[in-house]
Amino acid sequence: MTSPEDICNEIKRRFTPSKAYRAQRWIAQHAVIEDMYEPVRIVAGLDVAYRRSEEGSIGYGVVAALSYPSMKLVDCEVFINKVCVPYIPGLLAFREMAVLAPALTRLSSRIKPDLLVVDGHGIAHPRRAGIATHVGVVFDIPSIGVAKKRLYGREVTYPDGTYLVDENGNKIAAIITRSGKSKIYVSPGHRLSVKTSSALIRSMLRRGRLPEPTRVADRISKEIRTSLTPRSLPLHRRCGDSSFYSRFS
DNA sequence: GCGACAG
DNA sequence: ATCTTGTCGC
Repeated sequence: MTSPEDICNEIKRRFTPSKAYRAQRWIAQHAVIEDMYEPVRIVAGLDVAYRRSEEGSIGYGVVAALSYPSMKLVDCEVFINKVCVPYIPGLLAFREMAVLAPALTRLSSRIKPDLLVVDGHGIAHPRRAGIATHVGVVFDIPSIGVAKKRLYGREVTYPDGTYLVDENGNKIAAIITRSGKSKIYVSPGHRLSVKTSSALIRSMLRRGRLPEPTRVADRISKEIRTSLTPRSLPLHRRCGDSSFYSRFS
């Protein structure tokens, strides 16, 4: 009898940073950092909220599909499960993919996103394999990472703006600052350039500090967390009905 | 050894 | 990221 507890312990036993680094090198090798994407009609925002419980952390992975460029919520999927992998800087993807991948897979059976906007970095990462790159390559969907804090790279200002640059002087992220708001770091994940990633994210900025897909996914994940406490895990569900969607538009 | 360190 | 009361300011 393999209890959820046994499964989690087995995951912990198998997860080692050294193996994760190897996987990230593979991810980075398969990432395409040039513009190779179709016209964007549907953009998905990905985010994870957590909740403490007796047995550990519960992760609420949310994938919210928005129309582009109108930014209306059209579909949404949530996957809830116990999170067994710890947060280690540089290895965020291995913690969050466990709940994001099942949610994205199920949402994709209903609607195909043309672009993914992920909370965290893309290639602005020590091994060029941040969570946005990770998700983008695994699903082979164009992706962009939007982070609130720097992880890797030097901040340099050029005539056309401020960027994060790597040890070779290559731009790996655009830094966007808006009056009254703290800056955000925009880096390509997969099938996009720094330039285009920045332009796309700028076109999705509305009310808050973050682009709409990320902001909506964040709000939904936190609302689901307080309104839904499953008695058995894992659980995945479509987020809500038409009235639920209209509340986020 | 020391500092840095997405969510 | 989460936990968590009151408090400062528009």
